[in-house]
Amino acid sequence: MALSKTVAESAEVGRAGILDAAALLFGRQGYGAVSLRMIAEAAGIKAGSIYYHFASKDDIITEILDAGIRAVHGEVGARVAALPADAPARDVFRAVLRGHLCALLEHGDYTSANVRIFGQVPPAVRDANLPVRRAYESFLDDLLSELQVRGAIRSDVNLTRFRLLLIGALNATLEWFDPQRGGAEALADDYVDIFLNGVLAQTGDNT
Amino acid sequence: MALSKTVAESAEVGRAGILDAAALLFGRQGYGAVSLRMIAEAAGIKAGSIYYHFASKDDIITEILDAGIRAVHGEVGARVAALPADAPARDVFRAVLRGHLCALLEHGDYTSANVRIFGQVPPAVRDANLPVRRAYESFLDDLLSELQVRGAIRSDVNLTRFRLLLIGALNATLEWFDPQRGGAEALADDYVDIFLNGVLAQTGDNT
DNA sequence: GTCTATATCTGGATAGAC
DNA sequence: GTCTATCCAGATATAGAC
Repeated sequence: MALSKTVAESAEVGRAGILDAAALLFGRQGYGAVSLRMIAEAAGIKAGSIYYHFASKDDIITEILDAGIRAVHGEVGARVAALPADAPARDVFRAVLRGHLCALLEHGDYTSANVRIFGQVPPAVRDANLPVRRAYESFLDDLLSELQVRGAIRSDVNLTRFRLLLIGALNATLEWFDPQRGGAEALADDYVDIFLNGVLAQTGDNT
Repeated sequence: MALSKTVAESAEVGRAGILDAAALLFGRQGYGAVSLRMIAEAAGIKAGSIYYHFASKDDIITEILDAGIRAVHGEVGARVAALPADAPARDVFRAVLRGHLCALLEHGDYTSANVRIFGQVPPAVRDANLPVRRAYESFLDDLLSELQVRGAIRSDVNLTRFRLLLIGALNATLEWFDPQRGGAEALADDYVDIFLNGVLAQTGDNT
C-alpha cells in the first residue's frame, strides 16, 4: 500500500477532541456526573488514552474553564473594538450584551460549561480560573465606568453591583434559552432596552 | 454542662436532620459531589441509617427541591399579601424582590440548593419538581400581568421574558452575595431601582 | 431509630503492549 | 497515540443485630 509508515492511519482524536467532548458533557450534566469513561466514549477513544494528553480530570476541566471565559471576552472585545470611538452609549452596551449572549448561547460549549460548573469544581480548579475571570470583569468594569463618566449611566448606579447583576442575568439565560424562538441577538436587544430604560411606564403619577 | 453543643448525644436526628444537612451540602458542593456518607456525618448518624427514612438519594433531593421553591413562594406571597390592595406598583415590585432575595440569601439552604443543583439532578427528579416551580412562576406572572394592566409596566414589555430575566438575575446573586457587605433587603432595593427605571441617565432624549 | 458489616458497582488513575 | 487490563478508593444500597 501507498500508506506512508507511521502517520495517521486512523483519525487521531487528540487534545481538541477530548476537550470538545468534555465541554459538552460537563455543560449538560455537571462536573460530578461526568466520568472520564463517558468523555472517552464521546470522543471516540478509550478511557485510558485520555492520560496521554491530560494528567487528570481536573487538568481537563481547568483548560475548559479558561477557554470558556476567553471565548466571551474575545467576542465582546471584538464587537466593542469594531465600534467608532465616539459610538453612542446604547451601541456600546448593545455590543456587550450581544457579544456575551452570542458567545454563550450560540457557539458556547466551553462558555456554557464554565457558567454551569464553575461552582461545582474543586477549590484549586476554581482558583486557577480566577485570573481569566478577573480580566473579563475588569474589561467590563472599565467599559461601564467610561459610560458613566461620559454621563450616559446615572451617577448613582453602583457599577460593580450593576456588572454583577448584568452578568448574572445574561448567564441565567442558559437555563431557558431556546434558539428556535428568537435568536440571541434579539434577546440581547430586549435586555438592552430593559436595563437602560427600565420597565416602568413613564407616567406622571406613581401608581 | 455536658458536651459542647452540636451532635445528638442520643437524640434522634430523623428526617428533618437529614434533610437539613443534605440541603446545606448539596447547595455548597453540588449534587454529584455529595455522598450519603457525607450527609450522614453532617447529620450525626451513620450512612446506613439514612435508609430508614429515605428510599434513595433521589428521594432526598426531591424533597429538598420542592421545599426550596415553596420557601420562596411562601415568603414572596406573604409579603405581597400584607400590602393593601391598592398599593403602588413600586411597593408590590419591592415586596417581590425583597421576599425572593431574603428567602434565597438569608435563610435559604433549601432554596439555594434548588437554584444550584436543579440543573444537575437526574431528569426524573427534575420532572418531579416542575409542578411546584410552575406554581411559583404562575404566581409571579399573574402579579406582573396585573401591574401591566394597571399601566405601571410598559405595555411593550414581554412579561414572560421579563420574569425570566428577573428570576435569573435574583438567583445569580447566590454566587457573590456577601451578607457582611449589606443585607438582602438593601440589595433588593437597588435591583428594584434598576429594573424599574433603568441605568440610563435621563439627558434629553427621554421624557 | 440507629448501628455494623457487606455486596455490588463505578470512578480515577497506572502500566505496558502495540 | 491508543489499546487492554487492572488497582484501589469510594459510591449506593441491603441485611440483620441491638
